[in-house]
Amino acid sequence: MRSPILNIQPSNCHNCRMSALCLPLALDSSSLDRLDKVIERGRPIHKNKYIFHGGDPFRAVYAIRSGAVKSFCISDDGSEQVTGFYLPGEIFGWDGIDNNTHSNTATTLETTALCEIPFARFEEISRTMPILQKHFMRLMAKELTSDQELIGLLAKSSAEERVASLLLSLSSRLKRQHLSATQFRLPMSRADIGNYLGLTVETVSRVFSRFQSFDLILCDKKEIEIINLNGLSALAHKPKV
Amino acid sequence: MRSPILNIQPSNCHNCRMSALCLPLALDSSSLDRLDKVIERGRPIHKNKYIFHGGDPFRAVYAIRSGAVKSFCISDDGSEQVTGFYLPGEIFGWDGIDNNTHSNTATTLETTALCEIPFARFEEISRTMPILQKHFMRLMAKELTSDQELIGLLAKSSAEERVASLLLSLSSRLKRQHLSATQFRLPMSRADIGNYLGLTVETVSRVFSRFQSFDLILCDKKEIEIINLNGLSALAHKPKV
DNA sequence: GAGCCAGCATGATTTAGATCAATTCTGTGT
DNA sequence: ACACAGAATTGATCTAAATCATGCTGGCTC
Repeated sequence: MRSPILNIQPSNCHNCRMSALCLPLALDSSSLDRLDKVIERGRPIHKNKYIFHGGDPFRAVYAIRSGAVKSFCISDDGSEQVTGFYLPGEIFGWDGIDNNTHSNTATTLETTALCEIPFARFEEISRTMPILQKHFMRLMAKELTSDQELIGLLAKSSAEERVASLLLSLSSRLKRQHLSATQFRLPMSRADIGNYLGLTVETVSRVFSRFQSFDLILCDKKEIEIINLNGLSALAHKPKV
Repeated sequence: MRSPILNIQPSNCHNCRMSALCLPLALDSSSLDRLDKVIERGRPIHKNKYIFHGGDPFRAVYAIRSGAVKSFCISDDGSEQVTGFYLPGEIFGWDGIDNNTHSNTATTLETTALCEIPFARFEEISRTMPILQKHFMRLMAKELTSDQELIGLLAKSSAEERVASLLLSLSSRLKRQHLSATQFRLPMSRADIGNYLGLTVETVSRVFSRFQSFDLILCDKKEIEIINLNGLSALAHKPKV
């Protein structure tokens, strides 16, 4: 019995569906080749495995080919704070550039295939490919922007707005990879959502129920269908004040 | 009458007290010279002036020589969300790298002198000075880390913990520039603090009062003296759970 | 100096979400 | 196929912070 996973694994960046997201568009074929040689394509990793731990030396950043990842940091008191969820085509691991040490821990939320981009090699080849360096700074800046959106969400919004925003964020990110924007499976638990959004599990669960009773979504455990996307947006961008 | 401000203005990066913070240490003298030529040193800007607006084209990042800056973004509903406070020696404006457009607005909180680092020129010279590029990625990663700290704060902490954390953050950043870590003047209003920490003005005010009654700080309007730094730390890193 | 406004403090009341508690569901491993 | 620990839902109560309200202060203009 052959593994079905092998079929979806690209052998290189040229034929990877995700390359539009993780690589600069203007990269010519020979540059792509050089880059291709640097990137290490790992075999799929099981659910709930560690990719790196907080405190680990920074070696690489990672692009997701399939699956999903959460990153979190441990605060002084030992409690977790989820800092991000990452979907296919997205890159994570930047937190290690400062100090050459990861401040976050990253784990798989489901079976996940990664491309590893070793940072030492990356620096060396980006010297001859300035566009790549700029692209990576862009990606870091994107991460900054998304963190700031989360800050805005946490600082000001109600539980309903937070959950609605998360659903919409997932939806638009899935759409970008040409997957359904209205029907998907949440890769993370309610507890992870709550932690990420600064809410308790109970509150998250109640909000999901309320959204269902308002006919905004259908949800069966982790399967989500967005029925009224406009209604959800209206809720996310509070008409308040 | 000569302006006293002129005295503290460095004419170049060599004699700037801040350079240890905003430039890589390993930069040799000739590299520093080249960089020096690119940087534009502005004259002091008054309080409550805009440095850039959200939506402005991205031209430069800025290092603070003296004064203080806040950055904030405007959400869909028109409300402000303060995303950061910046003190001397710190660099802000990264948010523009993505899309070549600033997502934040930056304003001065008091009279402020800036060094402007035009990004186009920066890219050109960093090609011959790889260490500089790495340093700037480091700085961005630092910003990412500090955003994530704020996220942790907003997601989980009580009003007292949030305010204590902000005071400690300001304290340690002032210390880094060899200023007093225990006596300083808050450059921002209670409203800004509240907005930044996701609290109302009233709550911020009450927490300040409570901290005074606990003999953790002395405070008269914006003048702060930290009396019991350990106590404040204990409060910031909640012993909870 | 009178009057005005913004910033800050403080008291009374309300409320959203946390906490506590109990039950059902489900996926996972033997 | 079974058993069991963790995940999710739902309900009852409690609480921290928001909201509403009022007064104080200090800087500003006229």
